Amino acid sequence: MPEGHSLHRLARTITRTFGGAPVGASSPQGRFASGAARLDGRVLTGAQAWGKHLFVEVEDEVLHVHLGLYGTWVRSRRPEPEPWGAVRLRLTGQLWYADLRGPTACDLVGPAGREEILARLGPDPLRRRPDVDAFVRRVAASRAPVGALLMDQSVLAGVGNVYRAEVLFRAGVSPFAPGRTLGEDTVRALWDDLVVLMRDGVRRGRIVTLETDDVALLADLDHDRPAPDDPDLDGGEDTAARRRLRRSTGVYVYRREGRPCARCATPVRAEDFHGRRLYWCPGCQRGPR
DNA sequence: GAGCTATGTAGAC
DNA sequence: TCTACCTAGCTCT
Repeated sequence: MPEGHSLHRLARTITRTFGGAPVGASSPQGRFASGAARLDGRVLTGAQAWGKHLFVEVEDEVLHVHLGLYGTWVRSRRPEPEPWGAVRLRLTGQLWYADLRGPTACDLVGPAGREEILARLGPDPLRRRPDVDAFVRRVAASRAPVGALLMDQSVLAGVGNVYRAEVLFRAGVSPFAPGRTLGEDTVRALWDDLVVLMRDGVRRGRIVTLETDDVALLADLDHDRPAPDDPDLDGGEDTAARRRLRRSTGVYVYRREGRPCARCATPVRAEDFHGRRLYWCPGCQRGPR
């Protein structure tokens, strides 16, 4: 699920799985055939993420991948089956293979191309030594709503719609508040919380923003839904229904339109905002609207 | 099983 | 501003 934490996790997986050895590369779909031919049989030295962008180094080549909304990169044990669906790129190592499907970007860009992409991106809370001050200055000087600034990858790299909604809720800040009205301390606190939340996301492989105490509280408020650990639910198997419930109790406002806020029980609101769905609690998040 | 929706971006117009 | 990308999980029937 491609917000920044997923890409950092993916970079780590690719480096551990294929790093330091030659890889086979092919494009069963055909759309990356010439690029795959240039990678085939060469040594993959490592992969790195910056925001939602992934860079895979294969000797002197740099492969740039952006998963977009529904791209996936799935790793499995060999022997590899015949590809199904539209596999843009298949990497094959000694023990594993990995199929890339549906990316927005999959190109060989070279070191210079990578620098061009990085120059367009703001600091990434998951990188070492990010330029926090650049983020604070940019937000604190802007008339744009903070809900739009957090999604602008040139302001901050790696945050998507879930982290945007959740970090603003946790800070009690309205997404409609202009950046310049927040004050530097609040902007810095947003950054600090994103570092905590996104590192946790890398570790877990999913986004969880609820504080421990609020998990039970939210389950109570959602009294029309069974609790995630209800033994009567599907006989305790790890079914789709159970997985859905587990997901639904991981966040405060994202995709909880109309459901009670865990902190104040006000129904969570949602509306289309700059082309994306925006979720917030009008009771907890003070400011305009 | 069909239909809908989505954690996103680039490029055409 | 609209469309392509063409996946995958969910809801509805």
